[in-house]
Amino acid sequence: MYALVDCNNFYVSCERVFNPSLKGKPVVVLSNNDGCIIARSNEAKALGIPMGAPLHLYKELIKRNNVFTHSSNYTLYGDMSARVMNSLSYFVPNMEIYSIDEAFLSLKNFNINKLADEMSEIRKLIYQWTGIPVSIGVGPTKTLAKLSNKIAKKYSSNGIHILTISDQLTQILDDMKLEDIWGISKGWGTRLKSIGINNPLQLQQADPRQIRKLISVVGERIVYELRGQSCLMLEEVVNKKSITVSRSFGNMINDKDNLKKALANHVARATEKLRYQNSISGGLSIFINTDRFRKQDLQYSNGAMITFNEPTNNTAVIIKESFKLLESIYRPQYNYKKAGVILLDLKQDTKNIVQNECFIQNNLFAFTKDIKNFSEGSGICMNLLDDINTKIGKMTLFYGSQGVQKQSRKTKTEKDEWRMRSCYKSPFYTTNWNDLLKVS
DNA sequence: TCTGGGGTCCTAGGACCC
DNA sequence: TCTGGGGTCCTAGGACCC
Repeated sequence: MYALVDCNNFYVSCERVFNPSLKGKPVVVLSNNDGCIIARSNEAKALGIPMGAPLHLYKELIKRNNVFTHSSNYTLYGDMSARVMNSLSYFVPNMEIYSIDEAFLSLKNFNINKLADEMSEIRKLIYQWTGIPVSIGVGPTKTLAKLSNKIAKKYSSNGIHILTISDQLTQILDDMKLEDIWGISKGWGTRLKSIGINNPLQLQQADPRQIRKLISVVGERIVYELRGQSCLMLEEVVNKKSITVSRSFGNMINDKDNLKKALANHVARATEKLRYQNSISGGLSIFINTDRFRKQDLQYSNGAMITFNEPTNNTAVIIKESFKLLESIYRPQYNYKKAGVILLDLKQDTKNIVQNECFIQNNLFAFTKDIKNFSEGSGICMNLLDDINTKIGKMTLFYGSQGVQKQSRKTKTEKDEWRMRSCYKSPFYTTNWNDLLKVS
C-alpha cells in the first residue's frame, strides 16, 4: 500500500505558522511580481477565487471580503517543506518527495488493519512538529493513493482516507470525473470521451491496448493502476535532470544589456542549485519572450540551445555561453517580458569539480574559485550598481572554502564577516561584462 | 495598468550506421 | 520489371504534473 501525504493549502499554511492571526481568515499567496494567485486558504476558495487567477481580476472581491494577500516567500516554503519531509522520514524508511508539498510513503511494513490509526497519528504529529496540516490518502497504487487523498481532502472529517479494491472503489470511480484522476487532464479527457469513455470506472475497465493507442503508454499505465496493479514505482532519488530559472520582468525590456543582466542572474541562481545537488551540466538552453497578453504588440518568442564541450558547473563559463546564445536570438525591435535559462543534461559530479562559485544577492556578485590542492578557495566580490551599464564599484578578494562561502551568505556569522573583511579591497571599474568574466 | 515558475515523460521522425 | 532491412540515437514538440 502507498500513502500520499499532501500539505493543505501549503503556502498559506506556511504563512499561518508565522502569523497565527491569519487562521480562519481568507488568505491568498501571490506569484512573482504579485501577478497571479497561486495559493488560497479554504476561506478564499469559498469566495470563488480560482487557482492561478490574475490578481487584477479579483482586486474588488479581495477588497470587499478583506482577503489577506501575501507575496510569495519561496525560501520559507522550501524550509517548511524540508521540515515536513524530514518529519515524515521518521515514520517510514522509503518515501518519495513528489513535490514541495507532497510525498508518497511506502506502507509495506505497516499492519494493514491498523492503517487508519497509524495515519491519524502521523497526521497529528506532523502538525504538532511543524504546524502544517496535512491530508493522507492510502491506496494500493500511487494513482489510487492520489485519488484517496482527494477524497480525504473533500469528504473526510479527519483528513484521512483508506481506499482498497472493493465495491466502494467501483462506486467512487463511477461518481468521479476523468480529470480527477492523476495524469488525466482536459486534453486526454476529451480524447477518452470521444471513444465513449466518460468516467474513471469506464477507464478502469477499458482495453489497455486501446488506451495506449489513444494516449500513449502513460494512459495504459493509468488503467492498470486503477485496477490496483502498480506500474509506477516509488522514486526515492532526488537529483533533478534539468534546472530552470526564469522570471517575468516588472517592466518591458528591449535592450540587450538588460537581457544579459537578467540571464546572468538566472544562470547564477541555476548553477547554485546545480552545485547544491552536486551535479554538472552538459548543456544550456535560453529563451526570451514578448508579452503574450499584449495582443496589440508584435509577438516574438525564441530560444537557443548549446551542448558544452565539457560538462561544467562553472557559473562564469555558463554566463558566457548564455550571452552567445542571446546574440543569436535577440531582435532589437521587440519589447521583452520574460527571459529564462535551462541547464540540461545534468550528470552527477563524480570528480567533485569545484569551480567558480558565483552568486548574486542584493547586487553583490561573488566569484570564488577553488584552487586544486588548497583546502580553501579564493574569490572576488563586486558591488554592482543598479544597472549593468553602470560601473562596478568595489571589488573584494577573499578566502574561504565553498562551504563557508555558502554559509556566510546565509547566516553571516562573526567568523564569516571576518573572512570578508580580511580581504584586500581595490576599486574596479568596468562597463563590460567580458571584463568581469575575465576577472573571475 | 495588471496575467507564475519549475518540472517529467513519451513519441514520431530524421540522421546515421552496417 | 526489379530499387534491402534492421537497428540506434537524437531531438522537437506535446502531453502531463505541482
